[in-house]
Amino acid sequence: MTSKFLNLHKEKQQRILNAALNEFANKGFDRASTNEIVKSAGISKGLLFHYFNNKKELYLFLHEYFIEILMKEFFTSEHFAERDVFERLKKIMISKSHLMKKYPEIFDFYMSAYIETSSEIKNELTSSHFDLMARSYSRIFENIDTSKFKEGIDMNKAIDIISWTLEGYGNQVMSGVKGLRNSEADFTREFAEADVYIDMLKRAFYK
Amino acid sequence: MTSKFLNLHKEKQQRILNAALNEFANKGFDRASTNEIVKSAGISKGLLFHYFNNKKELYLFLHEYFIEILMKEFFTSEHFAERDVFERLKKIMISKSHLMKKYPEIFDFYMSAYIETSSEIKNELTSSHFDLMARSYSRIFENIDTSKFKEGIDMNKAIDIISWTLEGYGNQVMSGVKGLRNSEADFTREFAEADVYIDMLKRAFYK
Amino acid sequence: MTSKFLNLHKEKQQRILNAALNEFANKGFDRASTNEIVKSAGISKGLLFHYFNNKKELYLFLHEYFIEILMKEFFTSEHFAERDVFERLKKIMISKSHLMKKYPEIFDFYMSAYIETSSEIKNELTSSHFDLMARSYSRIFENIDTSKFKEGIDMNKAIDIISWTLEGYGNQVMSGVKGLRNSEADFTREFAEADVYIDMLKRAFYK
Amino acid sequence: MTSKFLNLHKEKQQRILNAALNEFANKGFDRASTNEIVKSAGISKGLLFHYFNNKKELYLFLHEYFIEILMKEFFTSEHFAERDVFERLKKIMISKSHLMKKYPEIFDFYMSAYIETSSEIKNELTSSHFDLMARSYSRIFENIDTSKFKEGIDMNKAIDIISWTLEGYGNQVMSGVKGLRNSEADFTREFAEADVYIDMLKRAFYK
DNA sequence: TATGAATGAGTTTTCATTCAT
DNA sequence: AATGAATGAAAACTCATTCAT
Repeated sequence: MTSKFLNLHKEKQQRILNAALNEFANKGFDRASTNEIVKSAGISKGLLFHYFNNKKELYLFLHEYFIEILMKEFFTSEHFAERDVFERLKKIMISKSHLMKKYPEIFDFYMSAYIETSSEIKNELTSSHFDLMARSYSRIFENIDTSKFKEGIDMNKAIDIISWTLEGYGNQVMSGVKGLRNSEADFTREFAEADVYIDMLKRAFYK
Repeated sequence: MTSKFLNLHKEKQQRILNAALNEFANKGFDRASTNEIVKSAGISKGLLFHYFNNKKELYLFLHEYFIEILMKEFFTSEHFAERDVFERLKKIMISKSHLMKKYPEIFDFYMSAYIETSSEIKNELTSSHFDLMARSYSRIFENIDTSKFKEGIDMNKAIDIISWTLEGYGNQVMSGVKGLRNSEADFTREFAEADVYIDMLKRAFYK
Repeated sequence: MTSKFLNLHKEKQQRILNAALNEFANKGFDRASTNEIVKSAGISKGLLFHYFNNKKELYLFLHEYFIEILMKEFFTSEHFAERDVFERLKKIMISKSHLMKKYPEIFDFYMSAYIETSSEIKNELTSSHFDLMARSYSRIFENIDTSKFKEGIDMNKAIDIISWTLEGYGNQVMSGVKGLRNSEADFTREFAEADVYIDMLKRAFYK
Repeated sequence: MTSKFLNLHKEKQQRILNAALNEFANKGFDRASTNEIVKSAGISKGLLFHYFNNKKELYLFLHEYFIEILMKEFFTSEHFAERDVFERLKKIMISKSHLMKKYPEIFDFYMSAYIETSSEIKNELTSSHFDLMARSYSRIFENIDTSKFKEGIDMNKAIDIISWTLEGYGNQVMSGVKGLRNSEADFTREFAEADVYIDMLKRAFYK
């Protein structure tokens, strides 16, 4: 279906994808206007529907398309070389922050996709693409170095606590940093306190 | 303005409020249809606008109206009698779960309000009602018994970890329970594991 | 029909009439809102329709009611004592200007009535009330002193020219004076030039 | 913006313009219904708003569009070749009458535009298009042959009187002729009396 | 006499989608 | 492949009028 689209000039493809991404990211599925998309992509109304039969297919295509870009950069092997759970989760937290700075529109899009309430869309999303995200998510905890934990600790639960803590802390930081999106920050300063939390939990769970 | 509305038959009031609550909870501000609301409330189109001058006022009224119902039940004094931070947060977590079971539509409504992207609404919400919620939220950590913590622990950070953990755990449980919303569960079974997490953190932070 | 209305407290009558007059004067028949009228008259919706069965009857009643107030002051005998056509028309022009200053709303109302395009209203007006105005208008030229005109002059045409001239001049002046409505002007200054026009025509038509 | 519209089939353009012109001429801006316009133009509701973004733009477009048609025919150079003020004004009066017979709807439209009270429209009109009309109007008195006037006559005032007279006479005639709009009259008979008025004033003001 | 809740057809405008060119 | 004219259902909101109290 969309193979037609993929044969297009790369540059035109990008214009269309970016126009759509921004519109959906800003307004969500229902409020997004195909009129705005074609206008800011500089193509005709008919052409959009020539490639993607309808709004929904366009949305779903974007979801699939950009997930790859994100995943490719996010799940680099380097994270998984690190077998210490604290270090790995901290790296992932920071790496996620960098991605949010680099591709804010894509993150906005997925954020809006996550909370998408449009009944038309909701079902399709949960069943197909979020599955992928969920599966990828589980890789985060693969092949952790378990030898460092104290004896008698319920390791899965310890890892839960560690990841909830880093997630909570990450959210706190990022919500404070939002305004600074364009700054040159490399997040070293912003995430400095992370080590305090990490130490507290290391003392609790590590030998 | 809305005093007109409050003089109505209680039963009619409820029909209108529930119809609106459900529509907004399901679809968010923009997609919600006043047509649907009047249809499911069994009143005429004109009447809705007789009481609430426009869609926005109706939405804001709902926000204000249901917040009280929720707050009254949620912030009972009994939570704050408990000075042990673990016990208090566990009680609050369970109490929140009970409310979610009792008033799922109201929770859905506030969830959708929280992520509301409609620019018309966003500003009004953050400035007025969410302030109340934020202020109430901070009460959760008031007057905690600090004497139980180990010497040398950064207590605020410890409390952060505790609440992120219980929140994370609570979300995990509730997302698993969603389908069972109407069940008779009193959550004793569902939250049994909470104590494991609590013990792990108590051992880390308490004397 | 409206005898009900005339038995009301004079003060309440006035509140209603003024509220309606202003609304119609400002917005014309169609755009005038009965809601606004009852609000600014401080009465209930039902009551307005109790007295005047519908918007149209209210409008027609106003037309009839205020015409009398205006006519009574406008067609004072004093104008008609003056038999010199120039003097009479000048007096009438000035007298009209004074009325416009004294009752601007009533003039606005009749102005808007004159140009009323609402098909509902147009027919009723032309047939009944404007007839009265037309008949009254013809009195303006009654019993003129014809002895002053030059021999061989078509007197009716001369009078046409005189009245078109004074009307044209009056309109020119009043459109310039509009902003000054509330000033204390007695129009002596504003109409000073009238005498120049009058002299030019006297020289042409009078012996 | 409206260039889209001008690329349409001429015939369809005309259908739309005429439908709109008539509706606005009959009812004024506020009461005019876009529903009626599309119905009598035989197009869909959406199409009207595809070309003109909203009712106001449509109205303003009509104002601009028809003014040209009118102006082109009205301000022919032939009027201004005639330097005798009486002849020029008589020609203009007659020419105006012919236009009123030829394009009664356009005249009705501009009449209704002139008295338009809708606040949305009023400001836009006065500032732009009526300026043009005012400027064109002033051309009427340009380059008059002043040598014919008696010495000592205030020529500007004389011209005022002449034009008020011909205007007054013209209105009188046209209001009597209204019913006969479709007649074949070339107005020679109707305006025969004009010469009597003209002679009376010539005797007064000309050498 | 007086109220104001209630109606529903009406308003302008938006929007995804189709289709002849 | 590409255009953009065309559709019509749906949106929020208004308003004169009615009627039970």
